[in-house]
Amino acid sequence: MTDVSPGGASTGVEDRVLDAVLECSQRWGYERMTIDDVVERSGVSRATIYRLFPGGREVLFEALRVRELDRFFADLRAEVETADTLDDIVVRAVVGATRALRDDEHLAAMLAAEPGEMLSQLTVDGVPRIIRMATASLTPLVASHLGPARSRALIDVLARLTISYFLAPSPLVDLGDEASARPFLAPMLREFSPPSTATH
Amino acid sequence: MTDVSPGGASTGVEDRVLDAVLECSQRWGYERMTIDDVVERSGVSRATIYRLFPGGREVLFEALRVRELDRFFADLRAEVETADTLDDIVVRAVVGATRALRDDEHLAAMLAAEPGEMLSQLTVDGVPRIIRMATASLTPLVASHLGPARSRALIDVLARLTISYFLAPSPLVDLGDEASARPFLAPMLREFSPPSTATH
DNA sequence: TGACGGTGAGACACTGAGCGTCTTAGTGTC
DNA sequence: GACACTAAGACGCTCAGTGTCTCACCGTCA
Repeated sequence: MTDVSPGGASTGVEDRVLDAVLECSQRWGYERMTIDDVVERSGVSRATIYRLFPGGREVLFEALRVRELDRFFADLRAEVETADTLDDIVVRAVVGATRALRDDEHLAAMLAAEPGEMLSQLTVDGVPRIIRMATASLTPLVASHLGPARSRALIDVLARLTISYFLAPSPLVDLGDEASARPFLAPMLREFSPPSTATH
Repeated sequence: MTDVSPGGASTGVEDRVLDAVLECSQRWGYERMTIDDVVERSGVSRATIYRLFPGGREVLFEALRVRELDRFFADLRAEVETADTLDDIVVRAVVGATRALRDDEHLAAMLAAEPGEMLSQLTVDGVPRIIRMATASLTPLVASHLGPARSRALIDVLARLTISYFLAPSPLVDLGDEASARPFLAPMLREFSPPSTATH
């Protein structure tokens, strides 16, 4: 019927399908969502869906995760890119990621509907991928200050902390608030900085 | 495990089951809700559920509808009971019902999730029952003013109008607002009043 | 003590919804 | 006309969910 998907921004068929998966899984939950729901919502036929995403259901979800993670880190990187000091880069990355997680309606809905699946994606199965993405996305910005090895180590830790504090907020620090996050992150940053050029 | 259901107010096993049906159907929708969901949520075993509600699924939903409708009109009647003039009775009934409908989270969730099923309950299948309940609940209050026959006719019309204006609000009148509803209902009331004793 | 009603746990066969594959026909493009 | 792409939907298969059943357990009462 419509060429332009009402809620989304994409025109390609793949994206229309993934948009539908996003909406359906949000509404019905991971397990209760049906391929036929996606067919109906996307307006893309069953056959086409299986041709675009061979392997079905699981491949569909996987593709959605990849796309959403891509978008997440693209947004985050755009937000961080203009920072120049290492301090600012790290603070803005952590605060930005935390806020983005909190504002993510789909994530919230899925956490409520299917906590098991979603938590596994945020704490076990998905973490290597998340860290890989975070590393790929943010290392270029950090490496000039710390070098590649230290950058990777720092980003690994920050990603884990961001996730942990998102899932289980602490009364001691709010990583979604810059004023609270900065003094929390500063000593950690010092820990990761090369001992030679530190303490300017 | 627990004898007292966390969100509800009931202690009986039947009510615990129906509470679970309410919550599950609200969360996952009418069709996607599973008996096993109800088992898990209510803490009542499968066998007991089928013994209490022989006929299964459909009987369960039916029992829930009956209970919710009972409660709805019990609340409404309590709210209207203290009014004494016919005018006040009618206005408070319509305004109260409209507001109750608007505040009903379960109804809203079901309308969003399963519009077909829910609309049918509000416009086709369920209307006779609703009108029967409305008549039984409100006729005693109205009959002393209009007599039984006119009361039934009035309540029938008011129930239909309330539902219609709830489902499709009009810019011309807001039945949830007393100041707007009263002048809208007044001429209608006059229409139903016996010609002899009217215009005091 | 034993009888008894109410319940949880779970086995059982059956049904149907949903899955993944496939074919066919329609449409637009070169 | 050849081609790529798609919608529509038929097909068989699988398995989750259904409704029924049995059994064990528990508290109550005589």
